[in-house]
Amino acid sequence: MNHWLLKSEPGTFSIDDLAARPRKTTSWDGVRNFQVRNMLRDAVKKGDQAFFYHSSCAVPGIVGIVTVAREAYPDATAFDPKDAHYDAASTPENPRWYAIDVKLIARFDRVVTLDELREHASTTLSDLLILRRGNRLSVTPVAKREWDFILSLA
DNA sequence: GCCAACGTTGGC
DNA sequence: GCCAACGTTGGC
Repeated sequence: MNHWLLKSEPGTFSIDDLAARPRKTTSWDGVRNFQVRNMLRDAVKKGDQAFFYHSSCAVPGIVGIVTVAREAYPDATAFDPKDAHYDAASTPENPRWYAIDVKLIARFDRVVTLDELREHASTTLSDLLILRRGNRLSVTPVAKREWDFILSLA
């Protein structure tokens, strides 16, 4: 099983929004970055687990855990001209973008803040991509060692 | 609102 | 294939 970190802006879709969904499951769609597309399509597998990270908010940080309930499938929002993520270059016959389904496993009692993660940037979390300057990918891999360490902080 | 970082686009 | 312009992300 691989581990990941998924970013979401809580003003758009928060972990509480996920908790309120039927079966606590949502389609993780709207990804329009090729690197992230490739990861979703080729590397993210059913049963993988991911941290749910709140970005662009008062206290950025990790707020819970989700699991991959469904592997990559064509992102239907790309086919809808009225959708904000519409892409005329993506068709059902030849889809360019992919989505996955994620299901909430746990909402942390507190936020493991970005500041807190940074405290370990020179040691255990030195390779964590979210701590790299300029990292903007909405999906990033997390090593098992990093995963276990962050879980111990929560 | 500012700014750094970086991906994408398009002219050449 | 290069690179400037532009758009987006995200912390602050």
